[in-house]
Amino acid sequence: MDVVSPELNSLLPDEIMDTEAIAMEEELPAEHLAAPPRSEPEPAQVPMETEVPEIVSLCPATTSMQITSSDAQSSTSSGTQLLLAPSGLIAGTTTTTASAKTTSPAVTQNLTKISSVTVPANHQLIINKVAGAPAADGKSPGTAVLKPEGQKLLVAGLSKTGQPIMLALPHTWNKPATTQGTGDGKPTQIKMVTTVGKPVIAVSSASQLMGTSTTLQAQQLKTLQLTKKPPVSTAGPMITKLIITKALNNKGLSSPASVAPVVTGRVVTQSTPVTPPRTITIGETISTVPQNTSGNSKVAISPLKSPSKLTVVSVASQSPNSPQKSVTLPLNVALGQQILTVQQSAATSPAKAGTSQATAQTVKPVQTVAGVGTPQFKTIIPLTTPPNVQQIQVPGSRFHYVRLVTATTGSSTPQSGSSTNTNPSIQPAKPVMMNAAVRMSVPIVPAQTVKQVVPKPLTSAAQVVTTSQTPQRLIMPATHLPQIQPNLTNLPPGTVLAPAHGSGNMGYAVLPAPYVTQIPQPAFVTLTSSSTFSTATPIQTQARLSLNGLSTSEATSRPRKPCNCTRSQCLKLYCDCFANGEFCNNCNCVNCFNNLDHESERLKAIKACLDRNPVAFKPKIGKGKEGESDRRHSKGCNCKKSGCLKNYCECYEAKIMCSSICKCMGCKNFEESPERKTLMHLADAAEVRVQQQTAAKTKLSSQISDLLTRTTPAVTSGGGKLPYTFVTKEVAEATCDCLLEQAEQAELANQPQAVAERLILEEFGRCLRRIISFAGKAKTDCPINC
DNA sequence: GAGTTTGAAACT
DNA sequence: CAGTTTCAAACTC
Repeated sequence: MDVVSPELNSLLPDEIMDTEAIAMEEELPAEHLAAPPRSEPEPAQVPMETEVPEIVSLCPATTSMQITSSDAQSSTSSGTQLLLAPSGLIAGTTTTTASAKTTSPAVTQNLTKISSVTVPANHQLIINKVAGAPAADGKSPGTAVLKPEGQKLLVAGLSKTGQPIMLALPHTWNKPATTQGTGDGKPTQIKMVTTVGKPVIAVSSASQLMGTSTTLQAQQLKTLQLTKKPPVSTAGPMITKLIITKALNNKGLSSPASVAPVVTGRVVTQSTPVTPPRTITIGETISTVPQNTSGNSKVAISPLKSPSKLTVVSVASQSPNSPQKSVTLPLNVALGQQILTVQQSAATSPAKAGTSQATAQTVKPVQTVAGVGTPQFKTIIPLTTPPNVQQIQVPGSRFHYVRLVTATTGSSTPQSGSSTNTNPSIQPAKPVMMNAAVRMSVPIVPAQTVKQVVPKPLTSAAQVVTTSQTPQRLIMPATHLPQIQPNLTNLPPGTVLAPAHGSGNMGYAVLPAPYVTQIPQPAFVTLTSSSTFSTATPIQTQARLSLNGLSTSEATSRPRKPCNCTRSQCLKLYCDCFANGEFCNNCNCVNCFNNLDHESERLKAIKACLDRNPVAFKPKIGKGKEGESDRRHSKGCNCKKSGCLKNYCECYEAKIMCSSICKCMGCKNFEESPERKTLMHLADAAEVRVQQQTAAKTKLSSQISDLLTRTTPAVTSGGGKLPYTFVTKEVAEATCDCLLEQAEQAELANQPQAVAERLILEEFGRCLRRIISFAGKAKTDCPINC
């Protein structure tokens, strides 16, 4: 495993580098440094295809944030998984960072917990760190529930060059991960794997890690497979930022005021995949951000391969008397949605509330600003009032789900004590039936949209973050989710489980992320929190995710074709909108039920589809077997008459070859097929023609315009010029380009010479007309001069 | 734009 | 699982 070089270490801020993790790691016994006896042994050499991310020591808390490399075999979908520290790690932590540099195991529990990791656009990795260190003896309420080992924090991502990065807690690296309450020995993991253009972030909820009742608890997050591994050697300049934001902590807070809300670290560039835990991933280009806080965690950051930005903020500090110790919201970014991880800090006592409040004052609101060319950003908002969000980790699925559950006890939610709401407009969180009151939404901002997050201080009041545009993700109220829960593993991409609106009781809505993103409301985040979030550094996140091999930016920029459904109510897979997990919008459908107004029907339809086909909403085009094409139809086509050379064929439509799994007849969609080659050639030629023609016309127009500009004095002085005076050398050349292009087109089309000549003459005529038109326009537009 | 063709989805 | 029907997109005229 590669160890970060001294020079790289020197580049890192002390707050980052001087982390307990480092100290722990350095002082770990030799056996710790040795290859850990893990259930998933890390290969010494990581094949290119495996894309095993390098591991970076992040935080050697006794809660055992452990980094594990992604299992290449298990990776089936490209994307980014973000493994975040379980809330349990966060629970009981305080804002104090004084625990840094402790080396004893007991002290390791004082390590600052990283509540969230953000990998925004420009390859920023932002990590919200849970502030505070629990009691060294580990008996603090928050930490008591956690076993020293068994929890892993894995943050893996691919740099722009595809280099993976991971954040790990090395001292537990060797320890078999065990989750408290589960006892199954399965390591609780939080993984973030950034794939080429398909980042997916999964956050395992604290409750899950803590061994809550959910069946999905202790499920190990699956590593996502990367579709492609970009050549490392071609790594281009990249800016990666590591921002560590300290989360609020209401427990054991010794000096909350001293804690700076945001810790910025530097990014190190990783050069090689690494398996050992102590490896630090280093980014190609290092960018530093002002650092306010001393961090206890050492974080190695690797830029995403694509300029994607993912911001994930999760912090959970929950009251010990709360059934759910911590909550982390896994958010799906599969379709370019922004990811929002809600951080909870439970203030269960007035003193704690005061602590949270004090911390909130120190924390700057997070303001997200997307500049030009920044496709997307993510907003991270820590919550103070725990909405009891549970992550639902779906094995084998690259989509992750969030379940919001009703607060079980009102004792843990008396936020009123800490509700020093400075903003009257913000409604205090309702402790009772809070889930109905607590709304969380993840704003998803499309590219080129500038978003701003209202930097209102978050106390216990709901925080609303407004962005200018959709897409956005909202956690919607719903009803009757439980009936769908058995199929959670196959929910449509980005499905979000949300409390039912108007129900008062907890219900769930299954909202595919695309649906959510289409909600035509101003993107906002409504969160209850006793803390503000840092805006010290603008968080720009770009989730350039891919769908079926297409980047999110492509998918989002390209307008979806409106459906024309008439009978299916857009609740069958016949409907592309529905099949793609989107609401119908500007469609031509009749009697459409694929909207929020027919939520129950839609939920039933989703369930029905999943019953019929558990993978109904999964992309059909995925990565093939080893050695096969990167993209292949997962099911294969069944064409009979089209020869698989028409868009009827799903393979052809996806611009992929038919494979052995296809059941087509008379298939001509294979590599050597002359028909296919002909079609491809024609298509390419047509595309080139269009481009050339457009370029030629643009050039002609530009030159004519330029000529007009330059000849205006002459026109003025001459009292007007005839059109031929505009035929300068430049115009003539541009005209010739047009004529040559026309000739090439005729030749490509195998047109007879006579036809070709005619086409050329016609083009010439058009050119002349344009010249004349410009000339006349020049006269009319310049009456004074002319 | 209307009608036809096509193949996936849905149904039996 | 196979055959049939339904459906909406793709295609043709």
